[in-house]
Amino acid sequence: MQTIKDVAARAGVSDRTVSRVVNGEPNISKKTRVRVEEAIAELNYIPNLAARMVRTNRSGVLGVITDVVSTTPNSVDLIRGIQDRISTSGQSILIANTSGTLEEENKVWRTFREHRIDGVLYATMYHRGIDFDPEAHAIPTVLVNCFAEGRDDVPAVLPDDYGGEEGATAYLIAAGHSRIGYITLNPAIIAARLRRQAFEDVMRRHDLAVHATWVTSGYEGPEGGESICAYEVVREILSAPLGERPTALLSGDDEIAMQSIFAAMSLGLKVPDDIAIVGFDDFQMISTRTVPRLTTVALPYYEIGLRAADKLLAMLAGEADDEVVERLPCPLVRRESA
Amino acid sequence: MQTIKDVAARAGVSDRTVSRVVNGEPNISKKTRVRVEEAIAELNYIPNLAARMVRTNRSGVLGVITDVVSTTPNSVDLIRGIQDRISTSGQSILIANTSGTLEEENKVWRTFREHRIDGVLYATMYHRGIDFDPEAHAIPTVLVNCFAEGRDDVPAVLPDDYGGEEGATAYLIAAGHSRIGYITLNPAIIAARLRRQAFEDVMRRHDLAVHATWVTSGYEGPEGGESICAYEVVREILSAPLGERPTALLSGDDEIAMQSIFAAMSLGLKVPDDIAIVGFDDFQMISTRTVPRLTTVALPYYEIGLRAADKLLAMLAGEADDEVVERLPCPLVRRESA
DNA sequence: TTGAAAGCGCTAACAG
DNA sequence: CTGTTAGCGCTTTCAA
Repeated sequence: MQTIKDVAARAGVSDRTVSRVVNGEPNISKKTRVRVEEAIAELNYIPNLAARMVRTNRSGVLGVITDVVSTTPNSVDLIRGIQDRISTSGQSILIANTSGTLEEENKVWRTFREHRIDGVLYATMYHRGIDFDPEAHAIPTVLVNCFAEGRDDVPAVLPDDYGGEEGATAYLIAAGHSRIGYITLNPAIIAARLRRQAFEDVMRRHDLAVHATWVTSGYEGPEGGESICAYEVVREILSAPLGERPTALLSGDDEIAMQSIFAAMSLGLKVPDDIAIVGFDDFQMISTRTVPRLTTVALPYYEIGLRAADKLLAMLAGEADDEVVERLPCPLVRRESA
Repeated sequence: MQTIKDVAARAGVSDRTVSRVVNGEPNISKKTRVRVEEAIAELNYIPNLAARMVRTNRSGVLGVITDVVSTTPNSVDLIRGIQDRISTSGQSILIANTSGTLEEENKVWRTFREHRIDGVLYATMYHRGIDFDPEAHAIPTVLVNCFAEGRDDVPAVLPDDYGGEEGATAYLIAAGHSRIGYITLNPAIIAARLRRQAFEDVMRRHDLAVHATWVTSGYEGPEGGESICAYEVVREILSAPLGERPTALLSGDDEIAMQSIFAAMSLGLKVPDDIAIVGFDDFQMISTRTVPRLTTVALPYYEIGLRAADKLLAMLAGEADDEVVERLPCPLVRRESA
């Protein structure tokens, strides 16, 4: 592999001059610059970042920590958003996965420090609170899709689950529905509580009754080990005669919405005519594949990734950010199920 | 940040001795080792990998190149498999995404060379052939989920789509089905051709007729921009009276299988009693959420990632691998739809 | 505008 | 078993 000295020799200048050209420093005569650039091209010289870093003590690498990536497919959009922003800034990203265990996570932080990572994006694969102490790691960090429990001084970018469900509920009401049910996620999940709360608040604001029997969980079992039961639950609700069942159902996620369609069909009910169904998440593999396709609230993962990377870059540049914790809107995507 | 010299001073030894301890080299007296380890702990010393690398000329970092990650959710398992193997080997991984454009890809290779990456895992998000010349980059590379078109000397790890569909077809036949239809993926996709070919070969081997009208594409439009039409297509096929329609349907993927269930239900047909349905991919977000759940062929993404990382590690260690191109089995996952 | 000398933190090579 | 010397490829510092 060619070094800066090889280039210097070839161009007939000192290595310091080559360094200047490579780093785009000013005060180089055009003639010299061109000669050096030619030499670089001829030798196919590629700078050794590690050597540079030993001197500058900045790595130009950002770290991304993820927990159990595998469970939610759209988490990939988070990464993509991060990558798209980082790569245009000329940095690279080192990705590490903790599998959710503390031991793994500590190993990851250590690796990051060994690499003298400039900053960290800590992403969880579903919206949740974490136990996080920024002092413990001494690396600028932005939380992505999660927040530091019990403190509001840790930068974070989150989806606005509450606002998303507000919009969905208002949409159904505007469409003339007043008898609306809600199939929740596992209530242990924070998104479940936010979404459900938004539904109830909007209903109340419109003086609409929330029927206790129409609000129930679509999952059973403990957090992490839950199994879906939306199909059975929805069949139960929809088995009531016309005047005694809801005309619309909000779902904690798209999977519940999908099972709701199955349940409705199994009872001979038409979606959306007999029962309107709204999902949440907009996992397109589901939402665009059901028949009818899902009207659902989109989780803006890509934008969250972008914004989080922006925030980290701003921190590293020493720019103060006005909002420490940002919530990004979850827009309603209208399709045919409601 | 503390350096090796700080530790040496603290422990009252030379920096070289500290280096020996840090790297676990032999020939150190227990007493010295303990003293150094104490100093390391007290100073919270973390080795500077970049400095080490300048000396050793090995980065300990592997690069992962992905194309359009976002489209298939299970691609994440690929990454997870890679990570799980790499991290236990003490290396780190640098991930870069090309967004599918050649320009981006060239930038990525350059970044990798700047980092003096030891080896590369080149992963595509669906099984396909790529134009790849290993000489062009001069970094040991293993292809993941793809293969170098027109050459068999480039290491690669792939799913055995053909074998998977053979298994699924044989399973249906063993269950007593003889009238089997097949809804294909976009035929431009290599997996589509392999899977369909396996189906036809097994049928022929069993002297079973393949009805032309029962074999059709579940997607329309060009590769990359296709839209699903499985619902309509399957309704058409299943509209025929009992004796003139298939009793089982193989699907190019789980999304087609899901739409097939919707189609069957819409005609008042029961799955699997009236029509058995088999998917492909085992995207669990779909396959475990439909009612009934999908019997489907699993794409072993996690194992592919693991194996590919193994292969790369072996290459870097100078061990020859017997098989250059490996195909991993796609097992049938039995659930309730067939 | 350019170059020489020094040194970043670490390890290779060798000596003791 | 341990230390010394040199040097990896680059940038900083300072002088020309």
